[in-house]
Amino acid sequence: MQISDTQKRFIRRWGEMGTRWGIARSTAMVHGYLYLCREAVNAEDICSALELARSNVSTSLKELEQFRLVERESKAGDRRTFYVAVSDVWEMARRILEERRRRETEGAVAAVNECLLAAKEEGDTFTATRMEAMQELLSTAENVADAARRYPTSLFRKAALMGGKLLGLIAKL
Amino acid sequence: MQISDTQKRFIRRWGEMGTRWGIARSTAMVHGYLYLCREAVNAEDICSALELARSNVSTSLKELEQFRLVERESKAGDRRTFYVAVSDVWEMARRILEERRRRETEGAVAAVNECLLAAKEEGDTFTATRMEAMQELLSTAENVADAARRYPTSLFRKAALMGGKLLGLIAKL
DNA sequence: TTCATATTTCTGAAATGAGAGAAATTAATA
DNA sequence: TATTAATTTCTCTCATTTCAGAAATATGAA
Repeated sequence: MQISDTQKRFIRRWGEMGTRWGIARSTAMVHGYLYLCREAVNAEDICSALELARSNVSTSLKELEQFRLVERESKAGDRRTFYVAVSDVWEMARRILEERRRRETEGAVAAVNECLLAAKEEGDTFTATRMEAMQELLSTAENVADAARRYPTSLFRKAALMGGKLLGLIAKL
Repeated sequence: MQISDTQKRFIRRWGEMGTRWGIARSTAMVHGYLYLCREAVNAEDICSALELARSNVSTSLKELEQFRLVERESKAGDRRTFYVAVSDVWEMARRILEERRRRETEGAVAAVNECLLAAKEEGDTFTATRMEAMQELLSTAENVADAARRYPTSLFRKAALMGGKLLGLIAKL
């Protein structure tokens, strides 16, 4: 797909943002491009539109699939793979947050627990207490994420748009 | 302050986690150390405990102050600065999320808006619609963050511990 | 103001990460 | 099965980031 200068600018901005989110610039750019495409496109198309190496695009697509931000599609009589981005921004945000949470807390509870047990063993109550608090935080984060996975995206949109009002409600519970 | 092997292990783990959160390992380690300290400690103390260069500790403390995770303290008859970490883990999480959100969406709304206006100008409706959705998402994120800043930490702990139940409640609204 | 000490900024080296191109692998068609 | 196109993995280079040590700056006491 041909892209206009405006689209190019958007994609570049999106790429910059990605780097701040711990996503490689080219990966975010590939995502930005797919987000602006009307229909599924193939890898070669992405390469020429963004002037990136084919290998780089391949790696980026794999990464985006891990985030579940793009899906593969196949066309009859064409052996190439086509890709589309999740077009609903709320679903997009949700999946990004979910994958980031996973990457960022992966194994953390276990690691802290290991230290916590050692601290208790040694009778170091102060350290144990601090570690316990940290563990409670981490495991709660995991629980919230687990629970969130069971609800539809529309709920997040609703919750986010309520914004502050929601917190006001909780305060009254 | 002298630290035990268990504390060392915890600090190292915490440092590793930091890198996944986009925080330099030594910065996260300094924070981990302060979190385990009973009282305020000075920079030199941090250096010897963690075997880091003085300059590195200085930079790390500055970074942690930006996150509002550590506070300065001064002791009578001592010209050195002493540092303490926020000890409440919920307040800690809150401040980390707030600063990350700030860094990660800083200027994003404006950047997308700029592209959006151009797309409208060019009469590219499809692109404009997609950009508009993206902008709605980003500005909602900012609004939620703004609203969150006005509520006490205890509320977040409450909300997080309610976890899934809370989402169930929203579904019924 | 001068001296001593605490702290920050600058600079360069080492480690890490991103991305291009080549090589290898996979898959479809004849 | 052989051939060719599509995709992925490997490797090397270049850019970025982290961090130590040096130099500069700031701060408090005499």
